[in-house]
Amino acid sequence: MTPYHHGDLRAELLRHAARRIEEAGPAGLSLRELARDAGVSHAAPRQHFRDKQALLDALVISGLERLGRRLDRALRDPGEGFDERLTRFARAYIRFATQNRELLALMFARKDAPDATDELRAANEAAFAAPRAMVDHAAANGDIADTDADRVAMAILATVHGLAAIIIGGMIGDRSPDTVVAGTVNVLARGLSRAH
Amino acid sequence: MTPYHHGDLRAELLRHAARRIEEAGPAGLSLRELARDAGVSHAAPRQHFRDKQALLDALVISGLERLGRRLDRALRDPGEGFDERLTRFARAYIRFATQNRELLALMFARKDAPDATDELRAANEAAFAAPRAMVDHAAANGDIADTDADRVAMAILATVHGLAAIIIGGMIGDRSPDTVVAGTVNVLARGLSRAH
DNA sequence: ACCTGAACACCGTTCAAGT
DNA sequence: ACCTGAACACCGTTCAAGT
Repeated sequence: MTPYHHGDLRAELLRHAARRIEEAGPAGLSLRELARDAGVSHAAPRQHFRDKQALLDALVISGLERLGRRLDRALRDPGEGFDERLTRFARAYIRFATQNRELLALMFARKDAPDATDELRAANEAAFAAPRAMVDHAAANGDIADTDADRVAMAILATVHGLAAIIIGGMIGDRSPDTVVAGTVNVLARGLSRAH
Repeated sequence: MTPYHHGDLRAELLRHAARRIEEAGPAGLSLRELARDAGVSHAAPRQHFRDKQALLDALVISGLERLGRRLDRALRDPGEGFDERLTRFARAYIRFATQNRELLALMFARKDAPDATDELRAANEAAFAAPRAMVDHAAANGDIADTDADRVAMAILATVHGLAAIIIGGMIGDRSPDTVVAGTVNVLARGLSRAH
């Protein structure tokens, strides 16, 4: 074989993996295939990833970092009202979900797995820092009826993640994702609002 | 080998599959393993299932039937108020989800897949007949502000399915599932309610 | 330090052959 | 009609050996 030194095999394997995972999910992703993509022997990836799970976890971590950057950008203006920020969060999350459906499913499944790495847990914490700050601020500000920020955060994440699942599943028929998001976020915002 | 005629190999394979799928998910389920469980050769399942996907789809269909029966029972009393019926639906769905997490994930993923069978789609329709009737009744009755039953159903399913995902993911810490369900369903019911 | 090549124990799927 | 056994093309993982 020719290419002894490769530059950065680790990064190249992750690049191929990020593309391949959307084709057939984590189960359909093959280490041997990635090695072929990179032009190295099937045993070469072992040098950089202990096993397939380690490679998938690296993929999850970079996914959480990308998602985190998007959420930070979506919630960068703290002057906006709670409803608008809620909508921005939902849209950003769901956009990421539709563009990276297999990766997001893996991220969601792995981030709290029993055998999750500390690094992985930390990446998850970091990714959701902006929405957590949003909820804390709204609770302190009296924008929402419930003062238990954790409970509110749970209701929000459940709704937004569920919405993503439904949109990805093709269960919204002809409607545009943004319309569906707006409709459900309105229900959520009404439910959370102080006045009733 | 000994056991030529087996009784009902198809049913026995499905029984073993239903147990095995919760151990390691659909990807970790092996046809050869199921054949060993049943004491037949590795090629025998081929007689009853065209391929692995066909076996998984049969599993999904029986899962939808079981879920449908539970939802029917939970919503059997049409005299209850909308909020209470919503809570019953959520609890029943989430109970099924926590008891059959791998199966539910597969059900959710397969029911609207591009290559889904007509039989599979029909099973999905049938399983959710009771909650659909609940929403139609509430919309006609003026229990909810929104008269677009589809939009309401989408908000409900998104919230309840998202809640199931969060509970399964172990993201509720020390709280009891029923407490979390009650909290989020209250938010949802407030959001959907007519008065504001 | 980084990679190769052979080996091992698994898969799903196919197909001639057996009863 | 229902099942077996061998075969094929794949896997992930391990490990001695090469540079």
